[in-house]
Amino acid sequence: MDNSEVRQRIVATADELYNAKGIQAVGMDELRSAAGVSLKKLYGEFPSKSSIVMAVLEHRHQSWTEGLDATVQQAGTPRERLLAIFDYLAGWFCQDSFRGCGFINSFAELGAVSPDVAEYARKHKESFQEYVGHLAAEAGAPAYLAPQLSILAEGAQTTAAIAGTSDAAGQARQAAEVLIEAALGAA
Amino acid sequence: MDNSEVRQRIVATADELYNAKGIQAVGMDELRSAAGVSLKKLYGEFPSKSSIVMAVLEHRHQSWTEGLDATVQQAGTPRERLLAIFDYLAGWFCQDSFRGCGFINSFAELGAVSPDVAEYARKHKESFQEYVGHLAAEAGAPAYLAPQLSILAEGAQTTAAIAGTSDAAGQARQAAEVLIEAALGAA
DNA sequence: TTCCGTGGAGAACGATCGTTCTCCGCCTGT
DNA sequence: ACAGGCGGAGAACGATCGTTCTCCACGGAA
Repeated sequence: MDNSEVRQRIVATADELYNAKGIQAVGMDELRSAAGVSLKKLYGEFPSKSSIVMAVLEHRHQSWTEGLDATVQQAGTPRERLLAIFDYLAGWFCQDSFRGCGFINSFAELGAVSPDVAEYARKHKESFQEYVGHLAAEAGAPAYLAPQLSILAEGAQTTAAIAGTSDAAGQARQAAEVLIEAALGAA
Repeated sequence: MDNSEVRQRIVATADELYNAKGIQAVGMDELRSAAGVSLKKLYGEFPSKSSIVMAVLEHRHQSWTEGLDATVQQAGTPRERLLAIFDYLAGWFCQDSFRGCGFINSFAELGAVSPDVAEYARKHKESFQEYVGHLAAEAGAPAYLAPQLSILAEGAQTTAAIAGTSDAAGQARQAAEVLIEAALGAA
């Protein structure tokens, strides 16, 4: 088994466990068992739990970004690409493993204690807002549309997580349609 | 010092500390010191930490509901009352102590482990959606407006918390204006 | 075969947490 | 003045966590 393969397995397992139970509720021993590696190997790959947490955040960022972009690129027009964001959310919310945005959750859990986690969450959200900004610019919308749609997407994530339903995706999508229409009309 | 006064002080102190540092990061000893009560008195009033957490959630729900309604009632028209929700958020986000919605945070921290916390968070959000629903109904808006505005408010909270700025309140308010206008026009 | 190094399983360690217990000073009633 | 009990401070306890250490089995080189 390759070293990087071990790293990858640890991070993927940690991602699942942290998402399902929360970061603080998952001990190193549970992670060790679930990933099927020895404790020595675990600490050979990562110097501490917090470094695993950061690696998980990077992994989440990559998965999220790639998954979102894949859905968005399937849409034909710029306007449909903006709406595709909410289709991606809808698919995500329906998964059994969905328990809210991992960045919001890790920020809530550790943001006040770990500046690294807080900053990474901030950067992730910033990058999402920039991504929406590009899509909005391609649609010819004014600059204020992107934050509006970003806020809708954030709200849909927390609403769906806490309510335990995926309704919020469709509601947010309909709101987005209205906002896009208004912004394009004003431009 | 009255018994209920002790309870109130414990809950108020716990609310501050849990909000500032996260629930799991605040031990009973720290709470004891900050509240200025003896450990014996603490366990005389509450049987366990989790019961304190639930009391804090109830306290938060009351504060939030009363504060929101006070701001909303100052507005003259039904349409302005809907927008006043976001003025309330704006004032909240500007406070130094603001670190995101306490229910979202506690759900993220303990929702997967504590069904009580998860359910209380769900009920709180549900009650907020109902509240928005009443305001929207008074404005003569169709039923779909309330979830849209609720999602905007949720998104503004997490965006403001993670970004560390209060911009999201104004952006959400402007989006709300558009959504309200569209919904009232359609009705 | 023998020796050595690598890696796995899990015990051990120190810290911390929630919770309980002990001890002691103080206040009150007579 | 004195006995008795109440309450506060904090030690103690058991559990758990992150991290390190110990011990041993195994496999390749001479």
